[in-house]
Amino acid sequence: MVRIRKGTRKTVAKTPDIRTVAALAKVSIATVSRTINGSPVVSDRLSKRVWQAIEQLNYFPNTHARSLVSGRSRFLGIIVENITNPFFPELIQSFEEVAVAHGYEILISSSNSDAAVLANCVRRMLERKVEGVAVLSFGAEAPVLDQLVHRDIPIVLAEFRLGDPKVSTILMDYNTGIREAIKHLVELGHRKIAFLAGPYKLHSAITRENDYRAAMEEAGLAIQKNWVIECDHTLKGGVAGFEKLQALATRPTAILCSNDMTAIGVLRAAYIEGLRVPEDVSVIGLDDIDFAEFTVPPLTTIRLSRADLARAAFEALRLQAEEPDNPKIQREFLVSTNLVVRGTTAPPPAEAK
Amino acid sequence: MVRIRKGTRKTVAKTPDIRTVAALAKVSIATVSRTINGSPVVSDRLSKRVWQAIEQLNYFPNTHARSLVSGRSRFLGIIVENITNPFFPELIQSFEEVAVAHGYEILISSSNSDAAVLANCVRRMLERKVEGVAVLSFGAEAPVLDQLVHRDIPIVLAEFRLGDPKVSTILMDYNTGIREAIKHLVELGHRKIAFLAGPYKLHSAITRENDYRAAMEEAGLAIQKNWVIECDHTLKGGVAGFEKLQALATRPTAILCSNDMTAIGVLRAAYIEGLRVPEDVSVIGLDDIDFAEFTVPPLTTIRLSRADLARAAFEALRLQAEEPDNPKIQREFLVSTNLVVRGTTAPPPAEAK
DNA sequence: GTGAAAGCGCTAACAA
DNA sequence: TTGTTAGCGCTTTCAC
Repeated sequence: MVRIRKGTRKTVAKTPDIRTVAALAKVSIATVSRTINGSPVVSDRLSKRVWQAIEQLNYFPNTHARSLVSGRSRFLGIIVENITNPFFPELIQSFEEVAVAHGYEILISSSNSDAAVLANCVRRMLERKVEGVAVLSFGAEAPVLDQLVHRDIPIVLAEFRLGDPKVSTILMDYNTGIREAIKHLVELGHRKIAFLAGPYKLHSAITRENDYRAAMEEAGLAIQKNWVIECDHTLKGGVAGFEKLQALATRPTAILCSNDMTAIGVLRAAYIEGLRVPEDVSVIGLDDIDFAEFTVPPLTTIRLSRADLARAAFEALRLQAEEPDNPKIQREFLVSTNLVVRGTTAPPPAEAK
Repeated sequence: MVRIRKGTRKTVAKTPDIRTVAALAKVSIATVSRTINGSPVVSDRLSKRVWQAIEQLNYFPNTHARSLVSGRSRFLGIIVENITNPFFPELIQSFEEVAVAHGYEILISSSNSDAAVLANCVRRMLERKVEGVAVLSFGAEAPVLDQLVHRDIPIVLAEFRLGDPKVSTILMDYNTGIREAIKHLVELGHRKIAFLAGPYKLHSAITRENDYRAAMEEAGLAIQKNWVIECDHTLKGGVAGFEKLQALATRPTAILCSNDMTAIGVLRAAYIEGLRVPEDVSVIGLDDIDFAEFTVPPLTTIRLSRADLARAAFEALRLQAEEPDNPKIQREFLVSTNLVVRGTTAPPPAEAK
């Protein structure tokens, strides 16, 4: 075994490289490379010897050398809005699962919905030569992404069409879930339904609000002034949003929230105000994060599957990478939503009817 | 500008490399390399020309080539227990922040407290030539880590001394926080205090339980049989643990939980059983995840700072990497805990006194 | 089917 | 101070 001096009093086995394996197996390094990469031309006899040597040395290829010569890093980037929002870890987990199964490593970044931070993420990913980027931050700034488009790196965006035909998009069918939610509330007897929106810099926030407005109109319900409030998809934002609603002359009897974090903030704020959910006010979230089932009371919410979203994102990237010149590959994906009724919705209080 | 044909109807600028820059700046590639790496020997005149060329070409170095020749990948690995537990994203965020500030990229993996999964994570990190690994999964299997130790890769472990003098350890001073918690409950009048433990395969679970037992003894309180139940640090586990406690002949009036997720599960289970928190039963968590402040009622919990933990982990890795031959560098770090009193603790119900 | 050899883009040792 | 050059570990022609 090749050994090198390390310090003065210790010898350490040098990390084996392809030459070490070739020497032990008594073949050329080309044969080792072919064997590892599953080239069909290698004879069984040599292949066996090579694998044996690999095992014996506990060898694995140097991915940097590999990437350098092949031009393929086997890295995929995923940019989320904020890893601290439970929606995203769940999304990342699903994405990682499928990516790793296909031999990719993933680079994770949070954009915090900030263009400068996003630019930095993209830059770092470019440096690491990612083979594709899933921008699941729901509020990407197009200019920065040009860097990627310009370098012909596969991209998939959530909820936003970049215009470039080579960029894939995943659309969320919020409409279905939101209509179900409004219908559910109407059937319970609600007519005063407010909406706590997400930050308007996010495409998702705007889409969700539009779908709420459409669903209200469809149900023949008026939206009072100040019943739609911009929040920020955080717990704190939900608290603040609820307080603004409480300050209104005409209070809503039900609140639809742009995401679960907002809804959980509302639950907390209602508790502090001494209001009971759902007896005094009904609350509905959107996302159905794992936590939603465990709030007090458990949250009625519109489910958006992280696993579906993650799978679509990976598939979009894989298609672009594998068939770069096929103009007919699927470029748009749709992820569905549906209402999950739990404990935060009930008929409005009698005096409000 | 160098251009290559791409497809049939489009020409694309080839990604600029160090040679492109050298040619444009009319210097050698060595000078470009020196300039980028901040070598002090380059003259201002040439340095200026080089930076100008770099800017003009929007060039950045190929990290794979760099890693290959320098042997430094500028990758750090971080292995957490489960990214889906909010404690960990908060930890990752802090770790990433400081790592990126120092020019490192991070590779994130969840071990799910499973030795085989952990082995796979370590393997993937080894392939990417990480320069250090923070194993913050609180339940690492020593045999797998030998792979890292053997290759002289800096390691830092949470809550576990590997025995190898080159492996750093971060210890958590749960003792302080847990004693505060027990003292707080005793002062409120509680004497029957149960403990919902974490999974025993985690070192943290065992340490926390031991500290609970010590604190109880110190307070002169007896621990009844079946008052210590192994859960799994999840919401579901907390629900199950609470139900087991309710089935007991002598029920505790207060429950200390091994982590916040368990405590939140207890809150949910109590709600379902029709018990009020804190009037009927007091609950204390451990971690102080962001959510803890927003439960209903807000959770009294023992705070363990993710930022402190992340900083200690990075610092341990940096010290090992930068001074590999200095036997006197700090190898042990201590992260403190303290009680945060919120709304889930109150005096026990009268009939239980 | 197998091997020799030419790089991939970069850093660092050595020359000048 | 600057340039020339030899690899880093691997994949991939191109001969045989």
